[in-house]
Amino acid sequence: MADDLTLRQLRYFVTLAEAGQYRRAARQLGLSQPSLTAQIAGLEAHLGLVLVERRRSGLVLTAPGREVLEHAQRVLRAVDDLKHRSDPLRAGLAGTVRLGTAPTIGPYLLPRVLRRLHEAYPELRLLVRDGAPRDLAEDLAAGRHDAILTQLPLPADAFEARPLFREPLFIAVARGHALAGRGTVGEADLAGQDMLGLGPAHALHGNVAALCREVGARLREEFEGTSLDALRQMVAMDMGLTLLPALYIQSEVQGPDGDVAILRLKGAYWRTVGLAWRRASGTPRALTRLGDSIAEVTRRDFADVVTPLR
Amino acid sequence: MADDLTLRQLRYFVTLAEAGQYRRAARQLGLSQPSLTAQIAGLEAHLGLVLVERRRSGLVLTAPGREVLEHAQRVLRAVDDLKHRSDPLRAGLAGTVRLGTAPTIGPYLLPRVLRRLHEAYPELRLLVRDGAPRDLAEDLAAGRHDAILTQLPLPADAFEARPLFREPLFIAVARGHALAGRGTVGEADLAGQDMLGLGPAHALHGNVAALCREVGARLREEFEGTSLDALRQMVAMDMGLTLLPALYIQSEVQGPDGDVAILRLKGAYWRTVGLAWRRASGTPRALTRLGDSIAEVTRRDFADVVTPLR
DNA sequence: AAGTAGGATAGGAATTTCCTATCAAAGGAT
DNA sequence: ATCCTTTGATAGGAAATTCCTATCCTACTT
Repeated sequence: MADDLTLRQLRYFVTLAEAGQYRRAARQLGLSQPSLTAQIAGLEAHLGLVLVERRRSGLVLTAPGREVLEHAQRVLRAVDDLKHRSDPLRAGLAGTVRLGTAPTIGPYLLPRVLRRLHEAYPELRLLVRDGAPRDLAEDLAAGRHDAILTQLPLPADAFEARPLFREPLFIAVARGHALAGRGTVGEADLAGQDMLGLGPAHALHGNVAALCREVGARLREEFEGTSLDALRQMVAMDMGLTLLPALYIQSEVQGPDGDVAILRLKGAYWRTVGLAWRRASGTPRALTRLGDSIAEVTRRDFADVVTPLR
Repeated sequence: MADDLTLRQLRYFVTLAEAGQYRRAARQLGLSQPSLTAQIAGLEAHLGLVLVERRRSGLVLTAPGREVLEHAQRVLRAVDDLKHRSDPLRAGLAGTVRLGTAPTIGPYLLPRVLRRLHEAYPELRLLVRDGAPRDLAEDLAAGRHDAILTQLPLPADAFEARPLFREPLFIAVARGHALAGRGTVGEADLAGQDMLGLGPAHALHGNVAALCREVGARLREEFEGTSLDALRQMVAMDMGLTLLPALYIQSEVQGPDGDVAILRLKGAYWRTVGLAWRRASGTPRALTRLGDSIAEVTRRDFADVVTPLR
């Protein structure tokens, strides 16, 4: 004896109540009358209630039967909701994506992406959380994010990544600095300079450190910024030079009026930004939508700032 | 291959999501891990979604998985509601009883019953509808009422009845009528009198007609009341005598100030009022509660007006 | 590098669901 | 009234589902 309620019982019961007859209900359900009888009997036994009065001429729900009918319909409606939601979910048109983002990227890119995404896929929600960047990959691996927006490449190979754009990195110096007037600087100009970076948890730290090694500059590890804004302010106070990403500059540094001067570095100096997710999660359609939206925004609004990839 | 969603799948999925591991979830569910795997795989196949990422160290719900989890929990909550409601329903402590009532009884008795019932069984709702009294039994038979409050006995034997009380029937005459001064009248006093009744659809019609035959009074069929109030007013205008039930009198006729005089008939003149329901519906506990409440009210509030039975 | 843990797979047993055939009783029709 | 039709219940066996044990494969530990 089945001792658990089944959807089958509820479905049959609702149909029976609507049909008002076992045989007719059974026909509608595409099964035999005895099978229907058995399921209804099972439901009644399970609930310990008499739900229908069997009568030759049209059957009648009992008072508890009517109540149970309402509940059963509520249950089936909830099930329908579930089924109907699964289509857009499958197509990546609905649902909530938890996106982790590096603090040096998200704030300067995502506002427009969110708007664009909402226009295109109103039922797709993006839950943006920026955590300490070193934790991004770990949080992604642990399933705390569905995807992360970060500098590529990622160390582990448990991840799949979609490169989105190359973002130039510029040198920032204090307005009063000797280099401030130069539009472009070469490696030689940087030799021996003091440079500032973010904490080693940030991917950008690596870029600064690498540059320092390359050009023979000195990384002042004792002064580590905790945000790009803090870094910029330290540069403005002439504590050193630093690298700032293009999107940040476009967003937060007011051209010639800003408190720091922006210099182009000779040679290609940029980082690659992309979307990454767990390989084990397949490639959810929703992430494709998200990637497309970001790509679209970069092409449309930031084409002069970054280089879209693919 | 089952192509329909089952509660089993949802239950297992929810447990799996909470347990975070197939084996642990399977243990909690009291089944083997392969069985659980199969059910989850079935759910995923049915929805066309990947719900969980299988990983050695703790598994992770996908974005659609989280969404589906919420829906599944909603479904299971609805199912729980249903199960939990079934207990009070079974005990007759909740639910809605559709009670049909004769217009010569209900209005004068039910107000107090409703109050009493609500005090005693707050979740038990009574839906009172008075229809044309001849239709009462028919509507009951057809399942439009769950029970009816009416004069007994009922003709058909498809019904089960619980007698509740005997209600005296009094003679009402106009204040100026020759009999108005008498406190009690005998059969002889009524011989040759004009009598008024309700339409033949009313059970009370039968009582009046029987009395007329018995005592040799004349039933004025051309003047049939449509309500007890209408009847009383016709009596007040001295168009004839009639029988009025005790509860009506106590409720609507203001003793010596009323527009009609009330006379006691020599010999026992009363009708039996009771609760009736379809034999096929068993004897729902809720009806027992209702009957008990009526009996209690009659004993407590109407002991001097009617005679409780049993 | 071997061991352990966790999920997937395979094959067969146990349960559940379903069907056909048949019964019994209620309503209608003649 | 009596027969006939309709309707739900019951019985027995077939089909499908669910479940279990045994085993495999792979990722993470030691």
